[in-house]
Amino acid sequence: MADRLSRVFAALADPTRRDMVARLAAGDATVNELAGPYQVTLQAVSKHLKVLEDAGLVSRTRDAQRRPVHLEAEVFDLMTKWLERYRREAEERYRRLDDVLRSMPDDVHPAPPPHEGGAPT
Amino acid sequence: MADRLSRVFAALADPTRRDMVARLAAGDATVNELAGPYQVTLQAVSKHLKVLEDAGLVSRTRDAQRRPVHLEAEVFDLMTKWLERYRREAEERYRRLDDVLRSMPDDVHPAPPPHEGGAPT
DNA sequence: GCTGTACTCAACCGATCGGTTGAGGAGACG
DNA sequence: CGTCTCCTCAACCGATCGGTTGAGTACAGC
Repeated sequence: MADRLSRVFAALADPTRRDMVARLAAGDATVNELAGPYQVTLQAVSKHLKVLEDAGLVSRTRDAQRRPVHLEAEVFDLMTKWLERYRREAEERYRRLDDVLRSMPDDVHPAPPPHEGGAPT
Repeated sequence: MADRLSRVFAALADPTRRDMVARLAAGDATVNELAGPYQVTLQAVSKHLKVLEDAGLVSRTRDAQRRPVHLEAEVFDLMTKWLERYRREAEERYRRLDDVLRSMPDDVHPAPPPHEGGAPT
Protein backbone atom coordinates (compact mmCIF):
# COMPACT_ATOMS: atom_id res chain seq x y z
CA MET A 1 0.00 0.00 0.00
CA ALA A 2 2.38 2.67 -1.20
CA ASP A 3 0.20 5.52 -2.38
CA ARG A 4 -1.10 8.22 -0.15
CA LEU A 5 -4.74 8.08 -1.14
CA SER A 6 -4.93 4.36 -0.38
CA ARG A 7 -3.48 4.91 3.08
CA VAL A 8 -5.95 7.71 3.75
CA PHE A 9 -8.97 5.67 2.67
CA ALA A 10 -7.74 2.62 4.55
CA ALA A 11 -7.19 4.69 7.68
CA LEU A 12 -10.73 6.00 7.55
CA ALA A 13 -12.23 2.59 6.85
CA ASP A 14 -12.13 1.88 10.59
CA PRO A 15 -14.98 3.39 12.65
CA THR A 16 -12.74 3.81 15.70
CA ARG A 17 -10.26 5.83 13.68
CA ARG A 18 -13.02 7.91 12.09
CA ASP A 19 -14.28 8.56 15.59
CA MET A 20 -10.83 9.73 16.64
CA VAL A 21 -10.70 12.05 13.67
CA ALA A 22 -14.07 13.44 14.69
CA ARG A 23 -12.81 14.00 18.21
CA LEU A 24 -9.62 15.61 16.99
CA ALA A 25 -11.58 17.96 14.78
CA ALA A 26 -12.75 19.55 18.02
CA GLY A 27 -9.20 20.00 19.28
CA ASP A 28 -5.87 18.31 19.90
CA ALA A 29 -5.79 15.50 22.43
CA THR A 30 -3.32 13.19 24.14
CA VAL A 31 -3.29 9.45 23.57
CA ASN A 32 -4.86 8.86 26.96
CA GLU A 33 -7.66 11.28 26.26
CA LEU A 34 -8.32 9.65 22.94
CA ALA A 35 -8.29 6.18 24.47
CA GLY A 36 -10.88 7.19 27.05
CA PRO A 37 -14.14 6.25 25.36
CA TYR A 38 -12.91 3.07 23.69
CA GLN A 39 -12.81 -0.32 25.29
CA VAL A 40 -9.34 -1.15 24.02
CA THR A 41 -5.83 -1.00 25.42
CA LEU A 42 -3.66 2.06 25.10
CA GLN A 43 -1.38 0.15 22.74
CA ALA A 44 -4.24 -0.44 20.33
CA VAL A 45 -5.02 3.27 20.35
CA SER A 46 -1.35 4.01 19.75
CA LYS A 47 -1.46 1.73 16.73
CA HIS A 48 -4.53 3.45 15.36
CA LEU A 49 -2.77 6.77 15.76
CA LYS A 50 0.22 5.42 13.86
CA VAL A 51 -2.04 4.42 10.98
CA LEU A 52 -3.59 7.88 10.93
CA GLU A 53 -0.15 9.44 11.09
CA ASP A 54 1.22 7.31 8.24
CA ALA A 55 -1.75 8.42 6.19
CA GLY A 56 -0.87 12.02 6.96
CA LEU A 57 -4.17 12.61 8.72
CA VAL A 58 -2.62 13.53 12.06
CA SER A 59 0.71 14.65 13.42
CA ARG A 60 2.20 13.99 16.83
CA THR A 61 4.39 16.43 18.69
CA ARG A 62 5.96 16.23 22.09
CA ASP A 63 4.96 17.98 25.30
CA ALA A 64 6.91 16.53 28.20
CA GLN A 65 5.86 12.89 28.36
CA ARG A 66 2.61 13.64 26.57
CA ARG A 67 2.23 13.17 22.83
CA PRO A 68 -0.52 15.57 21.75
CA VAL A 69 -2.20 14.52 18.52
CA HIS A 70 -3.15 17.10 15.95
CA LEU A 71 -5.50 16.69 13.02
CA GLU A 72 -4.04 17.70 9.66
CA ALA A 73 -6.77 19.25 7.61
CA GLU A 74 -4.94 19.35 4.28
CA VAL A 75 -5.44 15.68 3.58
CA PHE A 76 -9.16 16.20 3.37
CA ASP A 77 -8.52 18.29 0.31
CA LEU A 78 -6.86 15.33 -1.36
CA MET A 79 -9.90 13.17 -0.79
CA THR A 80 -12.34 15.88 -1.68
CA LYS A 81 -10.58 16.38 -4.98
CA TRP A 82 -10.70 12.70 -5.82
CA LEU A 83 -14.32 12.45 -4.74
CA GLU A 84 -15.57 15.52 -6.52
CA ARG A 85 -13.98 14.52 -9.76
CA TYR A 86 -15.73 11.21 -10.09
CA ARG A 87 -18.89 12.31 -8.39
CA ARG A 88 -19.34 15.00 -10.99
CA GLU A 89 -18.47 12.68 -13.87
CA ALA A 90 -20.84 10.01 -12.65
CA GLU A 91 -23.71 12.36 -12.04
CA GLU A 92 -23.25 14.06 -15.35
CA ARG A 93 -23.14 10.76 -17.13
CA TYR A 94 -26.18 9.61 -15.23
CA ARG A 95 -28.14 12.60 -16.38
CA ARG A 96 -26.93 12.08 -19.94
CA LEU A 97 -27.79 8.38 -19.93
CA ASP A 98 -31.22 9.15 -18.63
CA ASP A 99 -31.67 11.52 -21.52
CA VAL A 100 -30.36 9.01 -24.04
CA LEU A 101 -32.67 6.29 -22.78
CA ARG A 102 -35.68 8.50 -23.26
CA SER A 103 -34.81 9.25 -26.88
CA MET A 104 -33.84 5.71 -27.72
CA PRO A 105 -36.50 3.13 -26.88
CA ASP A 106 -34.80 0.34 -28.81
CA ASP A 107 -31.86 -0.61 -30.97
CA VAL A 108 -28.23 0.16 -30.37
CA HIS A 109 -25.92 2.89 -31.51
CA PRO A 110 -22.20 2.94 -32.53
CA ALA A 111 -20.72 5.20 -29.88
CA PRO A 112 -21.89 8.08 -27.74
CA PRO A 113 -20.71 11.55 -28.73
CA PRO A 114 -17.71 12.72 -26.74
CA HIS A 115 -19.58 15.64 -25.31
CA GLU A 116 -22.86 17.39 -25.20
CA GLY A 117 -23.94 20.86 -24.37
CA GLY A 118 -26.25 22.13 -21.71
CA ALA A 119 -24.58 20.56 -18.70
CA PRO A 120 -25.44 22.53 -15.58
CA THR A 121 -22.61 24.44 -14.06
CA MET B 1 -17.34 -4.13 9.30
CA ALA B 2 -21.04 -3.51 9.51
CA ASP B 3 -21.50 0.16 8.76
CA ARG B 4 -21.85 1.57 5.31
CA LEU B 5 -19.24 4.28 5.53
CA SER B 6 -16.57 1.80 6.62
CA ARG B 7 -17.35 -0.43 3.67
CA VAL B 8 -17.17 2.51 1.29
CA PHE B 9 -13.82 3.72 2.61
CA ALA B 10 -12.42 0.20 2.68
CA ALA B 11 -13.57 -0.40 -0.88
CA LEU B 12 -11.79 2.73 -2.08
CA ALA B 13 -8.62 1.95 -0.13
CA ASP B 14 -7.52 -0.31 -2.99
CA PRO B 15 -5.97 1.44 -6.01
CA THR B 16 -7.32 -1.19 -8.41
CA ARG B 17 -10.85 -0.59 -7.16
CA ARG B 18 -10.44 3.19 -7.31
CA ASP B 19 -9.24 2.72 -10.85
CA MET B 20 -12.35 0.73 -11.66
CA VAL B 21 -14.51 3.45 -10.20
CA ALA B 22 -12.69 5.97 -12.38
CA ARG B 23 -13.31 3.84 -15.42
CA LEU B 24 -16.95 3.34 -14.54
CA ALA B 25 -17.42 7.07 -14.12
CA ALA B 26 -16.94 7.26 -17.89
CA GLY B 27 -19.63 4.66 -18.51
CA ASP B 28 -20.91 1.20 -17.62
CA ALA B 29 -18.68 -1.75 -18.43
CA THR B 30 -18.72 -5.54 -18.35
CA VAL B 31 -16.47 -7.54 -16.07
CA ASN B 32 -14.28 -8.52 -18.99
CA GLU B 33 -13.86 -4.95 -20.08
CA LEU B 34 -12.96 -3.91 -16.57
CA ALA B 35 -10.48 -6.76 -16.24
CA GLY B 36 -8.69 -5.73 -19.41
CA PRO B 37 -5.98 -3.40 -18.14
CA TYR B 38 -5.18 -5.31 -14.95
CA GLN B 39 -2.79 -8.19 -14.69
CA VAL B 40 -5.08 -10.32 -12.56
CA THR B 41 -7.53 -13.13 -13.16
CA LEU B 42 -11.18 -12.51 -13.95
CA GLN B 43 -12.10 -14.00 -10.59
CA ALA B 44 -10.07 -11.38 -8.77
CA VAL B 45 -11.86 -8.65 -10.70
CA SER B 46 -15.17 -10.27 -9.86
CA LYS B 47 -14.21 -10.15 -6.19
CA HIS B 48 -13.28 -6.47 -6.40
CA LEU B 49 -16.63 -5.80 -8.00
CA LYS B 50 -18.36 -7.62 -5.17
CA VAL B 51 -16.59 -5.43 -2.64
CA LEU B 52 -17.66 -2.31 -4.53
CA GLU B 53 -21.19 -3.65 -4.76
CA ASP B 54 -21.39 -4.47 -1.05
CA ALA B 55 -20.28 -0.91 -0.36
CA GLY B 56 -23.09 0.33 -2.56
CA LEU B 57 -20.67 1.96 -4.98
CA VAL B 58 -21.77 -0.06 -7.99
CA SER B 59 -24.71 -2.18 -9.08
CA ARG B 60 -24.73 -5.14 -11.42
CA THR B 61 -27.56 -5.95 -13.78
CA ARG B 62 -27.95 -8.68 -16.33
CA ASP B 63 -27.74 -8.48 -20.12
CA ALA B 64 -27.71 -11.99 -21.59
CA GLN B 65 -24.57 -13.58 -20.16
CA ARG B 66 -22.96 -10.21 -19.58
CA ARG B 67 -23.08 -8.49 -16.20
CA PRO B 68 -22.79 -4.78 -16.92
CA VAL B 69 -21.48 -2.80 -13.95
CA HIS B 70 -22.92 0.58 -13.14
CA LEU B 71 -21.47 3.24 -10.86
CA GLU B 72 -23.85 4.49 -8.18
CA ALA B 73 -23.18 8.17 -7.68
CA GLU B 74 -25.25 8.62 -4.53
CA VAL B 75 -22.66 7.06 -2.27
CA PHE B 76 -20.26 9.86 -3.03
CA ASP B 77 -22.65 12.17 -1.28
CA LEU B 78 -22.33 10.11 1.88
CA MET B 79 -18.56 10.48 1.84
CA THR B 80 -18.66 14.11 0.86
CA LYS B 81 -20.93 14.84 3.79
CA TRP B 82 -18.63 13.12 6.23
CA LEU B 83 -15.56 14.76 4.75
CA GLU B 84 -16.93 18.25 4.56
CA ARG B 85 -18.10 18.19 8.12
CA TYR B 86 -14.73 17.46 9.67
CA ARG B 87 -12.76 19.33 7.08
CA ARG B 88 -14.62 22.48 7.95
CA GLU B 89 -14.31 21.90 11.70
CA ALA B 90 -10.61 21.20 11.44
CA GLU B 91 -9.84 24.16 9.26
CA GLU B 92 -11.87 26.47 11.41
CA ARG B 93 -10.16 25.25 14.51
CA TYR B 94 -6.80 25.53 12.84
CA ARG B 95 -7.43 29.15 12.08
CA ARG B 96 -8.60 29.72 15.64
CA LEU B 97 -5.64 27.93 17.19
CA ASP B 98 -3.28 29.92 15.08
CA ASP B 99 -4.85 33.01 16.47
CA VAL B 100 -4.66 31.74 20.02
CA LEU B 101 -1.02 30.81 19.71
CA ARG B 102 -0.13 34.30 18.64
CA SER B 103 -1.73 35.79 21.73
CA MET B 104 -0.32 33.16 24.06
CA PRO B 105 3.45 32.76 23.75
CA ASP B 106 3.82 30.30 26.62
CA ASP B 107 2.27 28.70 29.66
CA VAL B 108 -1.32 28.09 30.63
CA HIS B 109 -2.78 24.98 29.14
CA PRO B 110 -6.42 24.46 29.92
CA ALA B 111 -5.25 21.12 31.33
CA PRO B 112 -8.44 19.11 31.10
CA PRO B 113 -9.51 17.19 34.19
CA PRO B 114 -7.43 14.06 34.68
CA HIS B 115 -10.70 12.18 34.91
CA GLU B 116 -9.92 8.54 34.42
CA GLY B 117 -9.83 5.93 37.07
CA GLY B 118 -10.58 2.30 36.70
CA ALA B 119 -10.60 0.81 33.28
CA PRO B 120 -8.21 -2.12 33.46
CA THR B 121 -6.85 -2.74 36.90
C1' DG C 1 -27.81 -30.94 -27.73
C1' DC C 2 -23.01 -29.52 -27.79
C1' DT C 3 -19.66 -25.99 -27.59
C1' DG C 4 -18.01 -21.54 -26.53
C1' DT C 5 -18.37 -17.24 -23.91
C1' DA C 6 -19.10 -14.58 -19.68
C1' DC C 7 -19.05 -14.79 -15.31
C1' DT C 8 -19.52 -16.64 -10.23
C1' DC C 9 -18.73 -19.83 -6.30
C1' DA C 10 -15.62 -22.47 -3.34
C1' DA C 11 -11.41 -23.68 -1.41
C1' DC C 12 -7.02 -22.52 -0.44
C1' DC C 13 -2.70 -19.48 0.64
C1' DG C 14 0.43 -15.82 2.21
C1' DA C 15 0.15 -11.10 3.93
C1' DT C 16 -1.83 -7.68 6.48
C1' DC C 17 -5.04 -5.97 10.25
C1' DG C 18 -6.89 -5.13 14.82
C1' DG C 19 -6.33 -6.70 18.98
C1' DT C 20 -3.70 -8.57 23.02
C1' DT C 21 0.30 -9.04 26.60
C1' DG C 22 4.95 -7.88 28.03
C1' DA C 23 8.87 -5.03 28.14
C1' DG C 24 10.71 -0.91 27.93
C1' DG C 25 11.92 4.67 27.00
C1' DA C 26 11.24 9.54 28.27
C1' DG C 27 10.29 12.83 31.45
C1' DA C 28 8.07 14.96 35.96
C1' DC C 29 8.71 14.76 40.82
C1' DG C 30 9.38 13.02 45.55
C1' DC D 1 18.38 8.32 43.14
C1' DG D 2 13.71 5.86 42.75
C1' DT D 3 9.16 5.87 41.11
C1' DC D 4 5.12 7.12 38.76
C1' DT D 5 2.86 8.64 34.45
C1' DC D 6 2.50 8.55 29.53
C1' DC D 7 3.41 6.40 25.75
C1' DT D 8 5.87 3.19 22.18
C1' DC D 9 8.07 -1.15 20.47
C1' DA D 10 7.98 -6.16 19.84
C1' DA D 11 5.97 -10.53 19.60
C1' DC D 12 2.13 -13.09 19.05
C1' DC D 13 -2.84 -14.47 17.57
C1' DG D 14 -7.21 -15.01 15.05
C1' DA D 15 -9.69 -12.82 11.27
C1' DT D 16 -9.90 -10.71 7.06
C1' DC D 17 -7.86 -9.46 2.41
C1' DG D 18 -6.14 -9.94 -2.26
C1' DG D 19 -4.79 -13.20 -4.99
C1' DT D 20 -4.77 -17.93 -7.05
C1' DT D 21 -6.77 -22.47 -9.25
C1' DG D 22 -10.65 -25.43 -10.23
C1' DA D 23 -15.33 -26.31 -10.87
C1' DG D 24 -19.92 -24.73 -11.97
C1' DT D 25 -23.84 -21.70 -13.81
C1' DA D 26 -26.18 -18.99 -17.47
C1' DC D 27 -26.88 -17.91 -21.89
C1' DA D 28 -25.92 -17.50 -27.26
C1' DG D 29 -25.17 -19.90 -31.45
C1' DC D 30 -24.20 -23.51 -34.47
